[in-house]
Amino acid sequence: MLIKKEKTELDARLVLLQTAARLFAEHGFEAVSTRMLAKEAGVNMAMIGYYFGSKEKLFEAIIDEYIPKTREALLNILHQNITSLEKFSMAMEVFVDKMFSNNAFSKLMYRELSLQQRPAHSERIMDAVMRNWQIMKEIIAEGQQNRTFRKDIDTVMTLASIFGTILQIVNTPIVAARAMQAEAQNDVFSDANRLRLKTHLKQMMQAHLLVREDDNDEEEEFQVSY
Amino acid sequence: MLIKKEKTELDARLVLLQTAARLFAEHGFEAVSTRMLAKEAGVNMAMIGYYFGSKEKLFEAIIDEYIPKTREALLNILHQNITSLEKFSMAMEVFVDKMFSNNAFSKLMYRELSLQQRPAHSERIMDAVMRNWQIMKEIIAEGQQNRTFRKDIDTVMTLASIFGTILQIVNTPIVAARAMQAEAQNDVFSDANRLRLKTHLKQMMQAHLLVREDDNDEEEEFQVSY
DNA sequence: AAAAGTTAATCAATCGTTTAATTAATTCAA
DNA sequence: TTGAATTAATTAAACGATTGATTAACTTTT
Repeated sequence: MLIKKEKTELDARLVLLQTAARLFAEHGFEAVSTRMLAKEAGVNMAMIGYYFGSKEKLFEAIIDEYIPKTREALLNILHQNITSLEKFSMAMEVFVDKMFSNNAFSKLMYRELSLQQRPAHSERIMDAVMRNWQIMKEIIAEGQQNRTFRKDIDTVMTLASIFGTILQIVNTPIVAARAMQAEAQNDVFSDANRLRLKTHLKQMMQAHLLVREDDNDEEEEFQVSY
Repeated sequence: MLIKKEKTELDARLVLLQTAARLFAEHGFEAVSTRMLAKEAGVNMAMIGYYFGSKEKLFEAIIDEYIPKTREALLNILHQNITSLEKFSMAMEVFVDKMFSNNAFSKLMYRELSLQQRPAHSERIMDAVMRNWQIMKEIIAEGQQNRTFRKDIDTVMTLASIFGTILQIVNTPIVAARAMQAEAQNDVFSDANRLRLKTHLKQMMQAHLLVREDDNDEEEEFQVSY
């Protein structure tokens, strides 16, 4: 009876949601059959239809449930009384933390965004992604008005670098692991590597963004250096 | 009879290979059925088994056929009599060009590398990727011995930034498009944006890699700046 | 007694692959 | 060079397995 009670408490809906999130992240949406999912979750296959309507709707529910709620954390940073560089660094840390902690889900999200097979999914994910980009844009704009950030940088490409760097680690950890000669692939998501990624991003972005003493103050759009 | 001759010349094997590459890139491996593929290619479904053995083996054939042969171009750069920064910049340009030109295939490759569902595919792709990383590592090491590149940078993370930036554009062009307020998604792969990405990478990496005049010459491993 | 939750069984559809039959191309002795 | 024999290429049809979804009966909860 204890067993029954436990199973009732974390009801079928929730265990389906969690199991599906894990399996979709591991194997991809198409590769996970409703039977495999139900078996793994320990519930009947029909519960997917009962609680979510369909496999696709279940995916949408996962997105809505698991999509990182970073907006508040970022807005909080945005309104603190610190330098633009500090805001920028703290925001990058937030992204690294969120995407490391939910690395399986991040994989899932960006795979979906890359494929763009299911518009209902892509739109949900795009909304979340663009919100993050927008906030970073604002921090950069603020730093440029401060005259602490250079004005001849490409904002969009700079953001592509930040998120691209994190995603390179999160989406294909095996590549980073091989490059670091790490023995196990899980080691990539260790605290040490999390710090390592943060440190790199801050160091690189500081060099990239900050106005140098020897810079002239002209407002050039692009400055090719080769 | 002319029609027949044409069809014979570009034989079933080749048209299958090309069509599969396109469809896999567009919709993902699992989403493309052998029937859909055969219909699109204009050949009989059984030809997949006849020429390749299976759908999976067809994918392997695509990888072997389309995987960018960048090694010679990179080794050529490596042995030129130019500065390390110039080598690094030229190498980055090679990667941008290859991945932009074959952007659909790049998507396909990294999706496979992210999923890691089919080991035979992952290994083939990993080999190609690690060769590129290795060459970049060597250029960085050379620049560090030159005392033109900083020694307190994280080489692996730096490479993650370079490839991550390019992949962020290539794999999810819709994000970059939205951020740039580009109307069509295909515009992301325009020549203008290719140049824009190259310029950004060179500018950012120059700031990140080059030894500054005001730097002391100590050989610290990490220098946290926050 | 009514509603909510759960089950096993079954639905039609589609999957990747294989078969056996047919056509086209090639080979080779006459 | 011709024509039969051999091989290669291609076809339509069917294979068993699996897919996502749904049914109707059953159990539990309210």
